Amino acid sequence: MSKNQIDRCERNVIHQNIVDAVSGRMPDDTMIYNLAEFFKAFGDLTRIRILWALSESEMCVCDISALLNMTPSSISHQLRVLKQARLVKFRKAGKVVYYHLDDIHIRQVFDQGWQHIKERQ
Amino acid sequence: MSKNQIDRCERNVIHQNIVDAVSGRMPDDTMIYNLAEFFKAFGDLTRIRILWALSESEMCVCDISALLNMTPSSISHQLRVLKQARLVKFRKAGKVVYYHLDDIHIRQVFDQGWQHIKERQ
DNA sequence: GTGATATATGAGCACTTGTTCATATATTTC
DNA sequence: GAAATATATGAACAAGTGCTCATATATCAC
Repeated sequence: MSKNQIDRCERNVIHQNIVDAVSGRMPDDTMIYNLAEFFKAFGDLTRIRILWALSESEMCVCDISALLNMTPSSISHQLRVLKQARLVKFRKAGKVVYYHLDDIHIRQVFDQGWQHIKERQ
Repeated sequence: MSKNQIDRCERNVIHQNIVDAVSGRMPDDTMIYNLAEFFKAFGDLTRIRILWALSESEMCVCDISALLNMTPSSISHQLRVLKQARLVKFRKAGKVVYYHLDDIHIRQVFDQGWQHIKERQ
């Protein structure tokens, strides 16, 4: 027919019981939002490289910049994202700022993804 | 001075030994790329909701559409992304297509992130 | 076959994101 | 104090992303 766009499926094809059951257990928006933000922080080439590097060793912005062959500015921008997502922490020593992974969970999530990728080669 | 933009830090502040050591163990670009793509698939509100729903029960596009109160079209688009990232699989039954999580890793990554979020409330 | 319906897909558009460049801040050295 | 240097940050811009709408495909019922 295509006269008007169909926004919902008709009643008879929806498994109402399933929808209701799942709906009842749906976490609140804040939780979902935080979880998406958390994973989003992992979802970038540069940030994955940074996280991988930090999983090997604590490093300063300079080190990372040299390692990835990118400007300190872009690294700093990305470290800001990682800081906000609480994936990394830092300590200052004079002019130099050293970054390291925030906690064990980060490494676990990282390793889990890693393993998943490796298995499907 | 600020005459010209500084692209690299000076030699003396780089911890050359660390950079070299980490650089030697750096995974190849394809691996890094795949890992970033993998996490990217988790990094969206709608997709997290879909993944959460599928972690509770196998569901068809209609069900998900009704559950999230979004058009079947947008759900279908997102399921495509999740399919490509191999986070979900599907089975067809007549007109209806049922989606479910691809494998155990997905659930583990998901749960790990989830636990991380919950702990920092 | 036709009509209805579940899902998929391409184009378009608003919004987001990552990098670059210029500049600012902080710390050390003189 | 001034100069040098490590890092941070804001603006600008190109590239990417998610939704909407229109339309296509597939399956079922007749």
